[in-house]
Amino acid sequence: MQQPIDLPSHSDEIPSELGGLRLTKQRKVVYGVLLDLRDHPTAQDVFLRAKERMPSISLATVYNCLEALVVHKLVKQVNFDRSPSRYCPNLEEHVHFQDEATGEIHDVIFKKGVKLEDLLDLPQGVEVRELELTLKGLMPSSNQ
Amino acid sequence: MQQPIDLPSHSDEIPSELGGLRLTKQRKVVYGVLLDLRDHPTAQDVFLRAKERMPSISLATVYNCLEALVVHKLVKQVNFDRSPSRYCPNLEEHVHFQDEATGEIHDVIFKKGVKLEDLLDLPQGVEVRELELTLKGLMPSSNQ
DNA sequence: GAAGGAATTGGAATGATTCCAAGTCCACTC
DNA sequence: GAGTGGACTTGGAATCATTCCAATTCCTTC
Repeated sequence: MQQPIDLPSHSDEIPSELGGLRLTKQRKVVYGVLLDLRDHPTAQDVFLRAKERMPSISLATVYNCLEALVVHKLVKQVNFDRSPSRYCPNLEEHVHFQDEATGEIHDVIFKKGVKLEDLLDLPQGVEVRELELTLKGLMPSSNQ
Repeated sequence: MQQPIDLPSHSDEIPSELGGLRLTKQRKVVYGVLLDLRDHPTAQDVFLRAKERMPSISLATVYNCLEALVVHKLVKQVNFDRSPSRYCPNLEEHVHFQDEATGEIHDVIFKKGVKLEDLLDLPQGVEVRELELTLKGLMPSSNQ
């Protein structure tokens, strides 16, 4: 759960522009929601939390903001099967593990020095641009 | 693109039961469609191809059959982001690479001896039950 | 402070998938 | 070989996350 270097850890500190993205009031609220509680919320979850901070915000805007944040690489969109997308402000390279007992999603990082592409039998010259790895299973505490 | 051991390579050879799943006419058709052209079709694609073999088959049945095949582990459901699910009869452990130039999906296997869980910094005692890894990028031929 | 472009908004539309209730098929028994 | 029960199939309706749209509203700049 490390925060990305050079990014604010709390919404109070969000500047007015970031990564080339103009941070409007709504985008700040949405980004702040994601930073403040990093539990991989759905757009619907984000919408409800954002409304507490800005009651006038609309669901369409939340979708728009999330997309803008994803496009500008401030937030990762996380998909498990075809369930509603979840959003994650952790910018470190990581993958996601869902505890089947609780539904909670946890960030998991690669062991030091591991490069996934070394492990796969990819055709010569393939250029990997994106990678999404999701795991499901049981956490120790729920595994009894 | 290896075929799973002990499974038929062509729909002509599909038995009347497999892995505990009763293979009805419709399920045979659907499974045959997947075996005969392994291009990771969507449910819609499967439906169109199945109709050529059995014009009376319905889309609902195709969904039902695909689900039965997935539950009985004869077929893998493959998800890229939130686009329509695709279906793959390759039962070997493998992951999926989508060529961004053509949209085609290719099966990719791990290098010999690699166990993904060795590479991840998972909390002690976690039991991984499912793993989905998808890649996007460019194939050599389209990478110029 | 006026103009222009971007962002926001509510509501309608989309589209993959699921649900449902009715009909059909099939395996098994007598 | 007909009867029965349960599983399977079917068409159509429903669901629901997401996208689209057209009309404001908001900023930024001149």
